[in-house]
Amino acid sequence: MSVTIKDVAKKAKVAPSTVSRVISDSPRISQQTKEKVRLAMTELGYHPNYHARSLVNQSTRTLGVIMPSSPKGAFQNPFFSEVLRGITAKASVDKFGLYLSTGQSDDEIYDDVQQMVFSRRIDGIILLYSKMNDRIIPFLLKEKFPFVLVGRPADQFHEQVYYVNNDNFKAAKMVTEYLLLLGHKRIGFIGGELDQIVTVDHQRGYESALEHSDISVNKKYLIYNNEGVLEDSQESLIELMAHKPSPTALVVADDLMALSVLRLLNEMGLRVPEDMSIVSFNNIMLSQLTLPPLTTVDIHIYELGFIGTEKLINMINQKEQENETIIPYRFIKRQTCKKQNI
Amino acid sequence: MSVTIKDVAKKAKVAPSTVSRVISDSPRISQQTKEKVRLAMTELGYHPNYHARSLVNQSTRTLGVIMPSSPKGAFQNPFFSEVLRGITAKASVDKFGLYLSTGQSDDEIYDDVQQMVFSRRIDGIILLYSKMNDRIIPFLLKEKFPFVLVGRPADQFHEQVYYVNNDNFKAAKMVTEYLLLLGHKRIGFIGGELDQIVTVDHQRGYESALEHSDISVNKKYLIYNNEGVLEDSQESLIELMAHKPSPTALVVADDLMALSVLRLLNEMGLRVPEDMSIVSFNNIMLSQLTLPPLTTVDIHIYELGFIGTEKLINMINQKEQENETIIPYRFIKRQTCKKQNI
DNA sequence: TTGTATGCGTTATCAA
DNA sequence: TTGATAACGCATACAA
Repeated sequence: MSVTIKDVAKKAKVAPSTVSRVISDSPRISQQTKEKVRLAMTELGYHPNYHARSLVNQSTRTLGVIMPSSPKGAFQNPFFSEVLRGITAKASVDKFGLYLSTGQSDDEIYDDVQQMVFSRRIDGIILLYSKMNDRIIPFLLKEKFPFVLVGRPADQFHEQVYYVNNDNFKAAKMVTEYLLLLGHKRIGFIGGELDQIVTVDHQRGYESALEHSDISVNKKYLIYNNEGVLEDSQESLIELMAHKPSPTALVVADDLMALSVLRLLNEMGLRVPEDMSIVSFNNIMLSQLTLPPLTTVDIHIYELGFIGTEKLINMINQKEQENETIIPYRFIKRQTCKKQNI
Repeated sequence: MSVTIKDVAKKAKVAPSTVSRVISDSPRISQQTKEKVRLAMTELGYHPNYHARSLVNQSTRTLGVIMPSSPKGAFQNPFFSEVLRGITAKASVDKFGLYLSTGQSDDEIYDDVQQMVFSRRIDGIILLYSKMNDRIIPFLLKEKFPFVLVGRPADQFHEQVYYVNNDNFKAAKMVTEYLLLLGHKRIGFIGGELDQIVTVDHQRGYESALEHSDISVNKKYLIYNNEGVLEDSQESLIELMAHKPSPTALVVADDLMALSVLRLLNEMGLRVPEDMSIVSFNNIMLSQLTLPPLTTVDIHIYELGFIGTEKLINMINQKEQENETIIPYRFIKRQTCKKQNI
């Protein structure tokens, strides 16, 4: 069908192996024949066949990207577009291709992963989420397949998996301390999904800060956002606010959730930051567009993706490296926090 | 290295070709040997090699997805996450894989496309944007490579390319007429990038509505959002508003831009919708979270992706179909428009 | 410096 | 119903 290495060989009057060597620019081929072969290649419009190459090389130069299941709405979060931007950028400079998981449920995603590794379609995997009790990480570990996690693995895998993460514990502790410093005593916590590691870290940071200030953690002030990003959190927030005395400040796991909170508080007739202070996480583009603009923690999502990909490529190339990389965060003070009068 | 069809054959004491037939569940193999072979497969942990298959089948069962260049920020728009969700969903049910472009500039993206088609890595392409004077569509057409466009092709390719789109002309005309009906006479237009087809359609719809009401188009009321989604549009908007008499209503190409507009108007001390009415497009999740929630046009982004993928798969399977599919839009009235007193 | 031959893991054609 | 064998397009060990 399409033009192969043999056609080029014939045209250039050399052996196929010679053509192959010209393609890889082997030094053991004379300049003369190189030019001759290259001429034949362009004249015939030759392009190497990817599958034939991968088959013989046992390497694909493509990376698998595993997204969380999309119906839950997680994918709607700009977080993922932004990591993907970082991944894409690094993959591009190192000439790696990207293969995307398409599974719609946890089971399907697990199947995707199995398919990818068993069919030898990809050289490594970049995992965009980490949940408790997930089967993917144990599987990858068992298969000794190169992969990098964006996020932190559960404790039992701590030593074995390579990952990029923020210090979410410290970040959450810091923002809580900030609210404490502003004079807030009743601080609520709105976390992400309960089975995600990042939620655990956030909560521990939050609790740690309170304990250091000798404020006991009020369970009524803790809520989680279990399904998607919107509906559920609204209900929980109403419950939270109904509990008197209600908090004067909120630590919110995600800018998008913060936006949702902003909207609900507005409906309740509460003003931010006058009646309620809010700190959230991520610093997605949108967080500077809200009214008022969000005080948030920039976790450098793009870097998370970029560095994660770099780590993965290093693994594939058998380069020695630390198994953990912590991306620093940065506190972005905007207009959702205010000193609380005691 | 890994277990192949030959290993299975040996273990089951049959020929490799028999194993192959068992894999494809050929009817000409006895139930007995099928079971024998399948047993051997699971015992050895056999999994077919993707590249070997693709090589001999001349088919890859994977689709290439071409994103716009990301540095421009276009990728940050939830629009793309949402089409991707639709694409992913359809690809998943039909067991197609997804291969992502990684190019960071128009040139790199063009190279990506060339690579993908020449290296025979994918069976078809789904193009997520359409610009004037882009080289990609002519290239794909020349190569007779199956592809589907999300959006509308430039007029000269109208007959030849398969695409899914909204009737953006009609939608823009409709929202403008709506503003007219509310009594607005001075209506501004904030479009997307000038070289995108959708921007042209929006603007033509907007102008058509004005002309039908015998209102002449004021060039000073027209601005475009050329770089990314934020900074640039803010400046242009300031210019627009500085021009007296300033508009009382705005047609904005995109919810994200509308959010940006909302923020700027707020800084200027103008209230929405009391001092300014706004209609935008897309109905991304966020548009119901803004203050006030956006009156917008739901263009059914997810369907755009889903149906686009369906069309592409049909093409690959040589199924007859219309070359154009128009996804209906729906006007979502929320709280950014108000009757204008004359 | 170049050519010959073989293998990568499948599928498919042709015999048996 | 099954087996032997030739492709698919390329890379490389070994010869020359």
